[in-house]
Amino acid sequence: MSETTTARERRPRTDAQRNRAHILDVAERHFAEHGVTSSLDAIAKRAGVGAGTLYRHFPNRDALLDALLTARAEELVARRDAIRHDERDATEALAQWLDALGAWATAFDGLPEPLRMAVSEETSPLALTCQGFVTTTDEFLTAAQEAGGARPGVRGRDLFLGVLATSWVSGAAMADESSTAALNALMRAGWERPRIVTPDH
Amino acid sequence: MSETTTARERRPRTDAQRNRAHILDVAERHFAEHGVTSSLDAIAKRAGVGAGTLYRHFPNRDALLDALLTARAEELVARRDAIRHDERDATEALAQWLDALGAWATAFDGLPEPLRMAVSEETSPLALTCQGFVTTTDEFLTAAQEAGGARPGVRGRDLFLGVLATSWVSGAAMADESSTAALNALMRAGWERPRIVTPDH
DNA sequence: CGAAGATACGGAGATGCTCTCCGCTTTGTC
DNA sequence: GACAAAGCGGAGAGCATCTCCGTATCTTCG
Repeated sequence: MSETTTARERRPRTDAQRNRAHILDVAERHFAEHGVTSSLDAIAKRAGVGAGTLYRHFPNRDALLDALLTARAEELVARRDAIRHDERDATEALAQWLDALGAWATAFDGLPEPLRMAVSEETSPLALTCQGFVTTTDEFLTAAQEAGGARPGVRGRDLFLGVLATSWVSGAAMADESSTAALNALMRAGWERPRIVTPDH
Repeated sequence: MSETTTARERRPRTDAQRNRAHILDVAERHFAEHGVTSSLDAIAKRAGVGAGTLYRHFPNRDALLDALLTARAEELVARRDAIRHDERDATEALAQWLDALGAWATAFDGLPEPLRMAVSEETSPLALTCQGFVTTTDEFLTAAQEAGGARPGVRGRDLFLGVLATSWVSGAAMADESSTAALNALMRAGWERPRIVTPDH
């Protein structure tokens, strides 16, 4: 009883901790440079560890990605709180949140793909993170709808997928920023309620 | 001069023609069943030909995909003409065209990905096909805009990418049809002009 | 028809990626 | 300092793409 209360799980060895952190560090740079589909063995090599070490810490690409995104997810949560605190206009708040989400989903090239898989898979390590953001989106959306700034009938899940979809388009290796802007505008026009309300039918 | 005018290129050998057609046939079924990322070697095996034969006819996945889609593209062109002929309302015509495009882009699982690449790559065999459909989209869109049924400022290219994006979401192996419908509705709300026009600012 | 030449075929194998397995090394503990 | 336990490395199995070239098959022409 001298170590931990129930001795459930011992703290990992220091070299293991160091390796894990280092791999994460290298992976972040590698994904940023070569996209999320780049070779994991290459990352191990670049980190100076054996492939086995990498795969022991992160059994597959999604697990590695999840560890990487979890750090960024904290920033996103902070951003959420900032928007909640600063932005009085519910519609604008939703718009800003969707922007932040979009930025998060384009952190690495090709990221939207595994994220979309995660939304529907629930077994993926990324699934939980995504689920949380869907909920947050729903909160912002509901507030905007109650304030009359967003169309009724739209769901948070749909907006989340919409953001993923536009990020997916932007994420191509193409240098076409106007399309990104256009699609974002298109989507906003899609969820925002027109200024002068039209009769329901 | 008995065969062709300039005898530039001889007609391929009959076995080659037969193989090509057979591979195409098998590939279509295989892609439909297992998605566009399924193994090409598996297709060769299923077609009863060597890998070399497949790769000689279609140097890479995109080439094979292109040959497959070209056939379907003809149907799409026919659909375009049918819409032009039958539908008097320009807005409805655009909506129908986008629907048809969406159906074409979901012919196989995972198809939107290579299509998106093609839109921006121009060297891809698929690029030409896509380019034509962007142009067609632009025509329908312009007509709808002139008829006051679509917002100004939207471009055909953006709508095409939008269709690809929603197809991409739908194409996940998930059984979530409501999201597909929701995203389509979202996009339509994005390009369609509200019934009662709001002042420009 | 039959031979010569062009064309196409098959599949072994080079290369690259993911992921596993297990003998050896390092670390923490007494 | 010694002894588990935990962790490490990298060879290699399995699977995919794509190439290369000896061999088989078509086409043509005398």
